[in-house]
Amino acid sequence: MTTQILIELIAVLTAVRDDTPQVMTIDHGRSLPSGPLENAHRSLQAGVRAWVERQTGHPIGHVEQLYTFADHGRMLTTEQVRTIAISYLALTRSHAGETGWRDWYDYFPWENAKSDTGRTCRAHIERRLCQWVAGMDNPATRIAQWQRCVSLFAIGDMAVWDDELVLQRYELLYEAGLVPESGCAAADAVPGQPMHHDHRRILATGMARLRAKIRYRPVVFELMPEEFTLLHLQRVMESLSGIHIHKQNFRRLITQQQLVEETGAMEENTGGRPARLFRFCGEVRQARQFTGTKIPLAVP
Amino acid sequence: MTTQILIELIAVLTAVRDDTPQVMTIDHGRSLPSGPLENAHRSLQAGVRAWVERQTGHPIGHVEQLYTFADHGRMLTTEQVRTIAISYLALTRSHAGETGWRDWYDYFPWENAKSDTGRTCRAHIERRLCQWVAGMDNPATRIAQWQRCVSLFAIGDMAVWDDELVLQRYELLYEAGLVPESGCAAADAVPGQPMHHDHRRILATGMARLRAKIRYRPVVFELMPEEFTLLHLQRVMESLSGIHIHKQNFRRLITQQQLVEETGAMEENTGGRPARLFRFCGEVRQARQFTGTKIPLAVP
DNA sequence: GTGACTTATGCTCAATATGAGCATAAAGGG
DNA sequence: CCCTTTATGCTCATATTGAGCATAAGTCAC
Repeated sequence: MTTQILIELIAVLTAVRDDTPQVMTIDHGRSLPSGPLENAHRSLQAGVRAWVERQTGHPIGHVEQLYTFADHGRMLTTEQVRTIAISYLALTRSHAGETGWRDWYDYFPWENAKSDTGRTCRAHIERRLCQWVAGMDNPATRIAQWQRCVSLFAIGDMAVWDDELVLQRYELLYEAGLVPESGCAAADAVPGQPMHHDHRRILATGMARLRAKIRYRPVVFELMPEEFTLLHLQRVMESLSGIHIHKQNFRRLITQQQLVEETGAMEENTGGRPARLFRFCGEVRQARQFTGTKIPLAVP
Repeated sequence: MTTQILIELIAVLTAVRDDTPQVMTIDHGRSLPSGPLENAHRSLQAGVRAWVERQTGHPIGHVEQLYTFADHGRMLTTEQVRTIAISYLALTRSHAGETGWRDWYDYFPWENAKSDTGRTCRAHIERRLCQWVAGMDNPATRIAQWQRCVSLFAIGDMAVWDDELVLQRYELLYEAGLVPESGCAAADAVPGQPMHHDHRRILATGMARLRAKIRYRPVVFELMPEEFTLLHLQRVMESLSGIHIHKQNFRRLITQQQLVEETGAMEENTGGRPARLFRFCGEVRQARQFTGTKIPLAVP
């Protein structure tokens, strides 16, 4: 008798509200929205788009496949049923405050270097990882694992924080027993809300993908309103990447790449000098959608 | 009654032989190796690894998921059966000339700028695309599509060839009716061997992924022998990316990144001055496997 | 052996890109 | 009017990159 197979589509639906990246959840923030692949869906992408739009009522700008999971350990109801989960990253422009939206950094506080909680969380993790490697018997593995901690969490002066390694950091914390997953609560976990099954890991995958992608494809604009100031754009990129950006260099890069054009109007409520409003002008030369949107990094 | 679902694993298994990237095929070069997901496989990755290693007898160094397809148009036997194809990129060190290995560029001749056939093929494509857009009624779409041709195939002096856009170029050719797919033979197609189903598209996905990845992760070394000269490494990277690399700059970049170390031995059969042999020293500081392997581009 | 040819390897130089900061402009609020 | 805030233009040192020159050290033909 053959094993029955269930196909599950899981979405990391992301929007930015008040310069804070958010993710759509269900089940009181414990799960990502997911649904079975229906026979009517012509393609996987169409399936995700259909039920996400139905569920949230918002048009989705960008949909991209993340990863397909099928581990036997994962949601195995019985030996006769195997679940295959195909995860997607979806971006939507904004939302009017419906329920279900949660901050990215509720789940990954250490990924946000711009907040105080983020920094204290990192300091906390640093101490815990230090204890973790100290308890290892084999000196070789201890050194290797410590090296891994150092480069992933930028411990010490030399190392630089790589914002794209969200998943690798999460997996390190998981191995170190500092985050609970799939029900088995870690005795004394690091800050950050857990999720059911492997959904927190899938969220990490989506965050990493988006952080990587905004560097070389103009996808940020899928999350921006029609018109925006350069500071607004900068704040969104900072909140997504979790790092600080040098203001003048950011403007230089954005303007010289000719991805945006002035609308002519001004934003008056800046709290200081009024700012020019811009719009994404990618539609005009949509064909060159391959050119990048480089962002200048900087340590705070 | 529920639709039955079949899970198919498809591998883009790549090796480099005589400085030529090759892909493992079956069915006289018409298909990529594929197999059903078995119940015994603990995970998808393990499944791919298991049957690829069994099939080729070679250990696989690197396996990475590419994409999951489930279009209804795709291999739909009956309405009751839906096939989900999960594709993987797998790298292996070498092969002793077993059957089934084919050159990448048999399928994508235009992707190889280093050969004469590649250059003539590009010239041919350029003319055909020119005809294609000339036949369009709507001037707006004609301009937009021509712009797309220009940037994808680097037509004219301004544009630069982006080696990572393998899939986008293939899809453009497909839209233009210049490549046959899934049986329906294009009347007068561009050079390049077709494959069954969407396998050629999957190969394009794998090529694009590998070309992108060798730029920022040290995966080339999965395709290299234990010891190699810098020219050998350069030739492998050139053959994978299909572009020319400035020799001195390449050495500068590789050596200063400290990814390789001298073995002390020399390669004598260089045809010129003997060359130092190097080995990948990533294992020593495996933890920093995130640092990149930048390659210096250059137009020939 | 000599000269032509091949590949290896070290080094320079100009053009760009990047990181950091100074300075000024233009708004609001006491 | 002074202070704070944000916007915006500009400079400067440094790092990275693209391109090429020059020399070293082999092979091969004669």
